[in-house]
Amino acid sequence: MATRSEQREKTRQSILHAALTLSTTKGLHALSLREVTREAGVAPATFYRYFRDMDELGLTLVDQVGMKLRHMMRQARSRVRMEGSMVATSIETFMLFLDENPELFQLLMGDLTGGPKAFRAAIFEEKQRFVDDLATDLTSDVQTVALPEHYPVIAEMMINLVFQGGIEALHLPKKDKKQFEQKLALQLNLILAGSSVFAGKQEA
Amino acid sequence: MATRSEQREKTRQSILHAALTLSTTKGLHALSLREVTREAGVAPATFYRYFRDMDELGLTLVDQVGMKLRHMMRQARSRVRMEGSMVATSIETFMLFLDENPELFQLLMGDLTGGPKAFRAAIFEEKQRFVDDLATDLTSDVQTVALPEHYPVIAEMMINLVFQGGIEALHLPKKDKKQFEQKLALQLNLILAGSSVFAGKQEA
DNA sequence: TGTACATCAGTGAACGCGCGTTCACTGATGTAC
DNA sequence: TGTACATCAGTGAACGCGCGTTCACTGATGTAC
Repeated sequence: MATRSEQREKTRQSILHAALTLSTTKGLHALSLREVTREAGVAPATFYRYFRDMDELGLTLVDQVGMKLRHMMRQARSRVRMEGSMVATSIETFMLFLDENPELFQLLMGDLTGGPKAFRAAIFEEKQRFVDDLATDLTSDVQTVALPEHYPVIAEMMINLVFQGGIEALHLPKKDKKQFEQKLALQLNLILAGSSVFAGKQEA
Repeated sequence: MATRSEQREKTRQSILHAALTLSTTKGLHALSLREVTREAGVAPATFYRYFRDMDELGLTLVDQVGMKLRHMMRQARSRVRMEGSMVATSIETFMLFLDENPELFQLLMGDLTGGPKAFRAAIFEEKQRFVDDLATDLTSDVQTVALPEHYPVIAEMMINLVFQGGIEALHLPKKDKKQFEQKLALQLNLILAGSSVFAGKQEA
């Protein structure tokens, strides 16, 4: 039995999990080392067996969360090829993720605008990966019509609007969520309509 | 001479100014009371002659900054009626403000996603005022064509994209700003094109 | 104008607190023979 | 399998530090007569 390394991994996860839980209410950058270890049920000194400092913990979490969310979105979009429109399916998936993992999304976005520089940069990169993924998918989507050089811009708009909207949706009562979803869908469809105009489908 | 009240106001302003300066690098929520009073050149205890706590200071600043930025944007848009397009003029004004008062914008946005609840709510309201202003202006703009019920949505999209973009632009080298400005203009024009499609100008 | 008193902006010292970090340690797990 | 030793995850105590907040105070400004 690899009991030693199993235990080690278990402790590491309990620290990460504690930080994730606490970050929901206070934001990643506002957590103290002692707070996290207290929640994790280990001594403060134990922290240093796993991370250099709180920044390293934070960046690890941002990485983890970004990967998980991107994985979900990719799966959702590959389903699109069989089912409905990309906009509807993507939004549906995103809202599902938001419902099930509010703390993950909050963590990802919490320090985007106000956190320490290192966090901001890491989160920005994470966001950029979403943009790149979406741009690729839009390019190969037969329903989407746009000038080739517009795809990255359209993808960026969509991600910005969905993420920004997501933060607001987090604090929304459940009954308003459907309405929010519709607004978001309208926003994305406005963009798609605009892009097709520029592509010359609608005019000149 | 109202020397006493003059001095009082001067001290109050020096505290506000110190907080504004420091918030640029660390974010409003990360400032300590002692840090601010140190920068302002007064004793920590003096702080309590002017504000109940740091939250009150923060909300005061958010208010001040929001008013100033909105004032600028309103003036700029009233100029539109004589000159060029709303998109071009608004973006120009916004970028000018960003260049001249980066710390004001940073303060406004810094706690939008990750700050304490009270800050987030205040900043969100501030943002909503921009959206309302813009929706009104768009409605009366002859160049803008959209379904009546779409104006608020369009305005919200634009503000979200411009603000989100603004944060990224803050950390951009000067040479990339022009390119960023063009991207932003394209984004807003895509939205306007899309809205006119929905209004039935281009199709149906 | 001059004097006696009231106001109040600003202070310095003190408090208890939670913080990040260090260090020598303990004792269970793993390894060599 | 049994024994002697090595490894190392986790700890408890201690440190110095900056923090928010309080309080009785000082002394300049303002007011009444």
